[in-house]
Amino acid sequence: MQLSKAFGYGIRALLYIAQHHQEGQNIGLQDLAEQLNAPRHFLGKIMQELSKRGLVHSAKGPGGGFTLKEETLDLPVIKVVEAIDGLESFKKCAMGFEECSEDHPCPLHDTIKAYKNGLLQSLRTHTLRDMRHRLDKDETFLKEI
Amino acid sequence: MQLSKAFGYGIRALLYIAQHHQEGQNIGLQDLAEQLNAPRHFLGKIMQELSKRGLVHSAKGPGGGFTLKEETLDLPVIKVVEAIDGLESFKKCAMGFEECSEDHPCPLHDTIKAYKNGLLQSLRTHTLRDMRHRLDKDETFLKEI
DNA sequence: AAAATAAAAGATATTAAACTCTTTTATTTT
DNA sequence: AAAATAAAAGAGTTTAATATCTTTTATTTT
Repeated sequence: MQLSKAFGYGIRALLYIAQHHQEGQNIGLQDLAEQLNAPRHFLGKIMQELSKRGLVHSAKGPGGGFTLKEETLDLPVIKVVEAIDGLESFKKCAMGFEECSEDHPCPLHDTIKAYKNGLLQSLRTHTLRDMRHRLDKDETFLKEI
Repeated sequence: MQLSKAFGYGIRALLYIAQHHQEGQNIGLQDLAEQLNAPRHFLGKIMQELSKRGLVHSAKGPGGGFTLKEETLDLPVIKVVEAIDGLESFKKCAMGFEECSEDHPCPLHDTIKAYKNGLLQSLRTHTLRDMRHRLDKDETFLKEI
């Protein structure tokens, strides 16, 4: 019933970059990890994956680090879930029935489906920009964890 | 985004017992595990926990096995979740913020909360009896996995 | 009482997620 | 070109969930 910790680190990292990026500057992994209170190398893998998938740009060497790709702020949050956790867990039957489906639903199917669909819908419609906007109203997040 | 496998085995076991119990007879672990296609010893631990918590009665020796306690059929499903998985995961922030709360919600808080509460509500109101009733309409479940 | 049965209990193995450490590679600065 | 910086990459550790195997204990049947 839980998105992974990796997802939490990843989305917080994206939002941190969105908030703190200055023209021509990269946000270093070290900096990111400290600010988010996330394990540096674990976060490194997550950022690597986000880089492979084109959500961020990464630069090596001095002054290196991460910046958001242009289009990333307008991606729906579900794309971040997909990149980090995948969408498998949205498909599995909560009771463990292999044959559970729309046509042949388990006793919890509709209940769980309502939850999952609602959540999915919300993750599909909210963009990172929306989320940054909410955070901008509350500076205490992403800073003093 | 997922209840554990253990929960799946546990609730299916309870429902199997509810459906197949004959007066004065126990359902053996061996039988249960085969019918549910669940790993025997793993299921054993789960049944042990359900026994400790008073949801089932267990008997050792020849003819031993499990039966439902009287009141179990009228328990809400959430009690099974609680017994097997605990309720911790319902409380954690999806974004990993430690300080996320009603007063200080993360950007996903309200979204997630709405659907979580819906799910909880449903798990609180549906009893095992309800679920057995649904299964009774569809004999293909709990049998030919 | 002895043998058989079946769950309880305990120890161990496997897998995946979460996390750490070290080495390599690319880049920049001197 | 050499030194310094910082991410990429790879290997290893830890923890929790899942799964298996073995031994013990309680009960029943003979």
